[in-house]
Amino acid sequence: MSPNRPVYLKLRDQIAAAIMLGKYPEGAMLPSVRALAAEQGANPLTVAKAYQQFQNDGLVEVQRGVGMYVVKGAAERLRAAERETFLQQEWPEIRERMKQLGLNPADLMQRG
Amino acid sequence: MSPNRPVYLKLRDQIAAAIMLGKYPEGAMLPSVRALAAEQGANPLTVAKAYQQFQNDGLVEVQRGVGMYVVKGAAERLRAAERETFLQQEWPEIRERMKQLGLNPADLMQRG
DNA sequence: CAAGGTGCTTCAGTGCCATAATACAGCCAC
DNA sequence: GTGGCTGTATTATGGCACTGAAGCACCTTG
Repeated sequence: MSPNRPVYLKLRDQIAAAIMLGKYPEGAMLPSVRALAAEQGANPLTVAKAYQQFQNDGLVEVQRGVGMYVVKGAAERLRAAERETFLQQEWPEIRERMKQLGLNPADLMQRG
Repeated sequence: MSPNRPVYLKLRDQIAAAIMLGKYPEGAMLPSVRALAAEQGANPLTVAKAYQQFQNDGLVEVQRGVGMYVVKGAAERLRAAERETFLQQEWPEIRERMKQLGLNPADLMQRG
């Protein structure tokens, strides 16, 4: 289904999770493009593509020649946006799918 | 996320749903590759690729030169397989995602 | 055999993704 | 200024998945 998710999207999710978890607090500098690329065994361009998403959303501030910094309130805004996406798009599909399979959310709550 | 889902997978899901809903009962002949392609505005090859999945799982029987027929018990096996996939793979990921977002299944049950 | 329907195979084209090698532009510590 | 670190732009290349078009192989019907 989505095992062949593009690398730049995986990185994007990974970074987003790290920001929301406070691994990169407000004002903190994100790993440089080259550093993260080396660490993840990816291409610097691919990492830049992942970072690009956050710039567009104004979640990170770019100081050219210095680095990229987490903007104030980024974690909260990220979490809010992700929630919105989940509730508006993913959850309805999940409900529909469960309905089609004859599954009930109540049953699943009991388990894991 | 999944708006750019490949056509052959969409068709596969669509056909699977039709089988489970009894639109194509056991022993019934599925629409021919060309017919379904024309109806859906897709390429015959793309439709064949969708049908291929069902052959591999032994859910349809191919009579070369004649057509493809729904195997006995296909609907039940399909439903069971889909449930298994959902519970084993999708649901854990969903739970993890909700946990990360601070959402609770109980809250969502109240709504839609 | 001939005709028309089936599924299936093959070759080509397209677009996205990822990588690579450079080079450029800005900032800071020395 | 120099060196070294930042992000960014350019160009080229290879791989992969998806789609498209034509033709082949098979079966039924007449």
